[in-house]
Parts: sequence; C-alpha cells; structure tokens
Amino acid sequence: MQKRTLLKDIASKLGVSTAVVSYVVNGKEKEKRVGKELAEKIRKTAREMNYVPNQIAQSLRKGSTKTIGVIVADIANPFFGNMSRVIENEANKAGYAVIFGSSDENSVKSALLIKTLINRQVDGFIIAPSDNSYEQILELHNRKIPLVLIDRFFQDIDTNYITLNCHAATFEATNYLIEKKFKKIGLIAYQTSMVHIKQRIRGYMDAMKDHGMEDNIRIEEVRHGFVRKDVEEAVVKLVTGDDPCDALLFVTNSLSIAGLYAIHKLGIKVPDQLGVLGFDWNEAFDFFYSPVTHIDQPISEIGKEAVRVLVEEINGSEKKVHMQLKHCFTIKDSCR
Amino acid sequence: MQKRTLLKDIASKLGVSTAVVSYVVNGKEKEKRVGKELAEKIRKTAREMNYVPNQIAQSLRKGSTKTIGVIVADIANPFFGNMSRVIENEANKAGYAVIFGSSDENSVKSALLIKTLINRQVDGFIIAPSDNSYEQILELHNRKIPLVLIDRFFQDIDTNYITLNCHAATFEATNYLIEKKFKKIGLIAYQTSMVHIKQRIRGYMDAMKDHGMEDNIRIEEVRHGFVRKDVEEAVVKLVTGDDPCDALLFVTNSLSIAGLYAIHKLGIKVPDQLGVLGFDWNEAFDFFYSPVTHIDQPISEIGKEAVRVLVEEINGSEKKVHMQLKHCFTIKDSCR
DNA sequence: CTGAAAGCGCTTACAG
DNA sequence: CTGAAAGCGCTTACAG
Repeated sequence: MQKRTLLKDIASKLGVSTAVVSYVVNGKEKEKRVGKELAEKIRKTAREMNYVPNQIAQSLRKGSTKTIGVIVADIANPFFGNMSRVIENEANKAGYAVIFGSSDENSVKSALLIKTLINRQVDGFIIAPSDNSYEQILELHNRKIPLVLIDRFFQDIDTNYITLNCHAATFEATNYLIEKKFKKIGLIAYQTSMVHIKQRIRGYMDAMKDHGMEDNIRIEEVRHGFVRKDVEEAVVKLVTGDDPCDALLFVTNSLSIAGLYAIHKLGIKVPDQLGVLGFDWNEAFDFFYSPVTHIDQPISEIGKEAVRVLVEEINGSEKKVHMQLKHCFTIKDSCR
Repeated sequence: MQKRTLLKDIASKLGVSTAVVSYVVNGKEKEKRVGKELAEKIRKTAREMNYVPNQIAQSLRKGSTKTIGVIVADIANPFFGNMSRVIENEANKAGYAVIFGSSDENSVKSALLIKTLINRQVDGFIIAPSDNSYEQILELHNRKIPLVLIDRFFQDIDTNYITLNCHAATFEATNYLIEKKFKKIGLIAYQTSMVHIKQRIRGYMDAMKDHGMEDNIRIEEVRHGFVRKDVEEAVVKLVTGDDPCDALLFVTNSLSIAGLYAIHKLGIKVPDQLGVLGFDWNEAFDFFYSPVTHIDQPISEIGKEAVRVLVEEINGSEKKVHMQLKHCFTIKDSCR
C-alpha cells in the first residue's frame, strides 16, 4: 500500500511547521501573510507528493462534514431517481457529497436511516418524509438540524419544505377531464395521513363540487406494499359493475403504472371506454398504446431549491422556506 | 441547539474514565472485564443521555469509515437505479453507508468522483467504469484500495468484477431471432472501447456466423450523449432502404428505449414488419403495443455479490473474484 | 512572517 | 478490574 501523504510529511520535508503548510494548501497564505517563495515551494511539493487532505480529520476538527443525507421513498422509482440525480449534481456543485437512503415509506426504516446519518454527522437532511415519521421530523426540527422536506410536509412543523402545489395539480386535472365531458371520474390514491395525498384528493373533490358533480365522487385508497394487487381491485371496482366510471385519475407515479397494468389486463380501451390521467412522468406513459396525459412535477426545480435552501440553513439562515411549486400538464391521448 | 452527549459527559457524570465507558458502549466489557454493575450503570446512563457515538471521531481513530463509494453511469437509469437500491440495502445490512455518484459515462466526472470519495476515506469502491477510465481504475488497483467493478471490467487489470456474461446473452438472443426465421438482423450498440459492449457485439456476430449468416451482419454504433438522435438515424439506416433489416437487437436499456421511440415514430409494425429484442428490463417494455422480448440481467445477484466481495476485500481477502453471471431471457411478443 | 501547541471525540496499549 | 495518556490528521488562536 502506497502510503498517503500527510501534512506533516510535507512540513518535515521542507523543514517548516504543519501550520504554514495547512495555510497554504487551504489558500490562506494571504491573510496569514506567508512568504511568497515559501508558499510556492509548498504548493509544488504538495503537488509532487500528491497530497490530498484527509477530510475525516478536517471534519472532526471543523465540526462539518460537507455531507448531506437524503432520504426518499425508493430511489429505484423514476420520480425519486430523477430527483436524486438533481440533488446529487447540485450538492456536488456546492461541495457536498450525498448519502442516499430509501425508506420504502416505512417509518422504522426511516428512523434507522436518520439515526445512522446523524451518527455520521451529516450537515443536514433532505427528506421525503414517510407516513408516521412525524416524531422523527419533529425531533430533527427541535434539535435544529438543518432540514428541507420535499414532496411532502407536515402542516404543524415549521420546517423548510419544497413541494408541489398538489391541490392545484389535481384540481386542474379534474377540470380538464370534466371539460372533456367525462362524467364519472374515479380517483385512486394511497391510504395515508400524509398531507400531499390529502391535498391531491381535496383538489379533485373541489373540482367535482365546483361543477355540481359531488354525487359522482368515487375514491379508492390502496395500501403501500400491496400496490399492484390493491390497484387492480380498485380499478375493477370502479370501472365494472352497473355504474362504472368513465375516467380514472391516479395521484402518484406508481399508482398510475399499476393502474395501466390493471386496465391493460381488463382489456378496456383507452380513451374510448375509459379516460386515464396519470401523475408524474414515467417512460412507460409514452409507450402505452394511448400515450398518457399526466401531471408533471418540476423535479429539477424542486431538487435545486431543496439543495439551495438546505445550504443556506447550514450556513446559518434562520428563515424557514415554504414553497409549493406549480405543476405542468402534459396532454397526450389518454383522455381526449 | 440541544448539545450532543459525548463519551466524557457520561464519564464525568459517573465519575469514571472515558475508557471504561468506551469499552461498555462498544460491547467490550467482557474482554476488558468491566464490573457488572458498573457496566449496567453506564449502559443506563448512555441510554438516558441519548448517547450516539460520533462516527467521524471513530473513523479518524480507527482508519475506517464504514462507507463505500458507488459510481454508476446514471442513477436515474432504471438499470442502475435498481442496482443502486440493491447495493444500498446490502451495504446497510453489513453496516456500511453508501455515497453514490453518477459519471454520465464521462471519464472527467468519474475522476473527480473518485478523488472526492478518496478524500472522504471511503473503505472501498463499487464502480461501473466508464469509457477511458482505465488509468483511474489502474491507480485504485495499484494503491490496493478495495474495489469491485460491476457491469464492465478491464481485461488486463486484475480487479474483482461481477458482470453479466455478455457474450452468452447476445449469442442466445441472436440464436432466438434466427430460430424465429429472422434473416437480416441488425445490431445497435455504443461506440466504445469497453469490453462489455465488445462482448455483446461478438456474441451476436458469433451466432450469425454459426448459421452461415455472416453476410447479413449489420452493426451501427452510436455516441453517448446523442443517444436519441443517433439511434433514430441508425434505425432509419437499418430498416429503410432497399435491403432492410427484419429484426433489431439493442445491447443496452437506453438504446432499447431510444430504439422504440424511433420505431414508433417511423410507424413500423412490430413484430410483423420488424422483430425487436431489448436489453435489460424497463417498465416501458411492458407497455409497448407489442411487449418487448428482452435479456434480463440478474441485478439483485450482481449487487449482492458486489457488496459481499467488496466487504471481504476490505476485511483483508487477497483473492480476486471474477464472476460473469448468466442472463435470463424474457419472451414477450416483439419477435415471434 | 512563522512555529509550538491545543483540541475536535474517539480507541486502545499500557501501567497499576 | 480501572484510569491516565497517547494518538488518528487536521486547523487555528496565540505568542513571538
């Protein structure tokens, strides 16, 4: 094993103290008024000896690891995969490394991840909080650990958050379906107490009510961990029988995909027999025989803002940022 | 900010040395023969004061960070997203955290990521090496930094690697197409010097030759960073004109998707006018109007083995592991 | 302009 | 059985 160069190796080679070397390699030669030739000599030797600072030692000394912890539901889900990619890029640009963890919407896993990351002294967190993680987030908040929530938030914890304006998204989507003359619009959502889902449901309900269609409101809530099965049952329930829905609105990426599988299996023709409106983009939407009209989240903007706000809090900002960004609406063929 | 509990806080509260406290919280009370009641008292106090060890300090002292660096081409690509998820789970089980980075198949980014992760003292690497990263991998190898390559490898660097047996995969796929009476089978690959792609091309060529079809070999190589455009041009070139291909074989996930877009756009009917065979699973394959027959990689096994082998090397194993796993073959409708 | 020394929070060989 | 002390590799206030 080729030995790593240390600060003191450079210092002893040059017969100076580690302090000067540290000043120079950290670009503080000006304020510490290190001699010009000495500085040059140190830089040259450092380069020759291939010196790279040990960041663990720096971290311990400075109390900052330049690392952020990111917890999402599942990094293999395209929505979170793309989001993670944006966060990674932005964080790296700002000099931070990122440790990712997937909670699977499970509060036990989430608690474990948070604990692990705290042990590792991350400078802050970006979290898409799972159901039942209220106490965990509250504790981070109380301990004043820099934190930005994404995708979801808690109404009575005053953390930073960057989310979609979910109500506006499903409100517009529902209005669009109504405008396209769909009458019996069913909604498929998760069974959860999380606000973002509640808002999505509320947006749908408000649009229905605005058009005097409250009697046609049909909502099915499915369980995490049983998505494929529950969605299939929900679709069957909503579109078969003697008073079937003529359109379905799904409120997340994974629900949309599971819904498409179910619709495909039932042999129902989209959009002739059934209008379909999805949430978040998924490559598969484009390849469905009737490309899927959907709500698009500004993933890139959410990720960038999350990193920006987090870095500001790490640097001492006390102002809490609450952003609810606007969706985009991509019209394809599935509900014309 | 609620102050963090330190080892010495517990020690001074109990009037003992930090040494004993350290022994107890690390479960070494047996071998250090700490008194039973004292051990119990320390454990209780640690719990009450909510003690969690500062892992940065531990790392500095022990010279091990219990962190691994993972570099893939793009974590937002489903293949690498799923792979990363497996690696994350396995690493966490083994007590390691994971720092991810995406190289975008760019050797400059890759070099930067490796440097950053080395500064951060990761205990080892799992890397899907990008084109032109030969020197970087060689240096890691020479410095004896624990390392497992996945998905790709270099023939003349004796690192651990866990990959697919790529030759076997395209060999079988091509044989399948031939068996289904396709005659002019075109291949779309990346323009690269990486062995895994070369092997995939070779598997196709060998199968063609075995059937005396060497004159029908048609290969197009596209550039990273221009996938959508180049693949479209390649498809046009291969399937139009006066001697068109009757089937196309794609050698990666992203090429397959780009190919499906192009085929869709051209209005070509699959499988009647053109057989299609893809690489790696993608949700979109299932939703293409003619679900895509494809080669499936054992992602879960690759990820698990990679972590297992890496942890063994970190723990001192000198034996290099070279595994080329067998693919699965999923038959759908796109080339019957 | 430069250096000696303390200290970040741990672990562990050593002495008692 | 227990404690005092060194040391991991840095940074930085302080003294000269």
